[in-house]
Amino acid sequence: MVEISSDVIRGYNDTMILSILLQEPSYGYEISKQIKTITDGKYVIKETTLYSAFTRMEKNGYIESFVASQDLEGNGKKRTYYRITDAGRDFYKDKCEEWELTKDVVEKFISK
Amino acid sequence: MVEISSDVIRGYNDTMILSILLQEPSYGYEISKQIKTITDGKYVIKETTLYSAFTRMEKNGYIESFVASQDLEGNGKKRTYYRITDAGRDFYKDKCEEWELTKDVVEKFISK
DNA sequence: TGAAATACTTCATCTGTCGTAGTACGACAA
DNA sequence: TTGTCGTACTACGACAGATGAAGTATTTCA
Repeated sequence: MVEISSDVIRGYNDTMILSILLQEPSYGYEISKQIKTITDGKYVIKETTLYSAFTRMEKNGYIESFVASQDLEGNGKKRTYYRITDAGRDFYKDKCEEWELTKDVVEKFISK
Repeated sequence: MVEISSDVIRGYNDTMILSILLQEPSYGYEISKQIKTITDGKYVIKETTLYSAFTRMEKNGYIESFVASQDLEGNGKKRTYYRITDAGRDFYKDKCEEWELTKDVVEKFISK
């Protein structure tokens, strides 16, 4: 059963990040650029929001981190990459369902 | 220019309440019942959330309160009614615009 | 050589929401 | 008349996600 949590967008940052990690593992800076691109610059996630989301989601078991260099030879900066877990995939699916419900609810109070 | 606030639903309780007050002045218990009815029971606002929203919105100048009895003769329980202000109407309109934008943004990350 | 971009971390603060609890009145039934 | 249910709140403390400010360090490129 999908339940509406009262902190929705507040919690949808996690969903956005996970949706990007569904494609392939990625890291902070790259994810933040992708969110900006995908939304045509309409939404820019704050750095602190992003990195605290990583911490939270890793603690919750939704993502796993590993450190890797820019290229295979180990050159370039080291970055912390994140990979989505099965639990993360489940959480993402739940959030998508929750979103549909939330949208219906909120729209009953919105005038266009 | 509409900007996405990062606390969306978190802030959309206010919008729901205001949308009800657009019709006519009302009070806590009645508004909470209306929200439940309008959403077919899908969303039930918590009492504490509701009453703290009143306090906040009155402070912000979006609503005004007045005490009135159940009937015109002054019989029955006294209730605190709230009336939406012009500032409240503006705020509501802004929130509606914000919602459209937010919806577009979030949906780019949602799979159905 | 130095600015800009990359890639973070730390820390303190804010604020809407929520849980728990309590108050008080009226209506209505047993 | 006693008790329960519905109505109509208020008070208080706590939580958690988001944020602002600031700092660090490396790499890239003009």
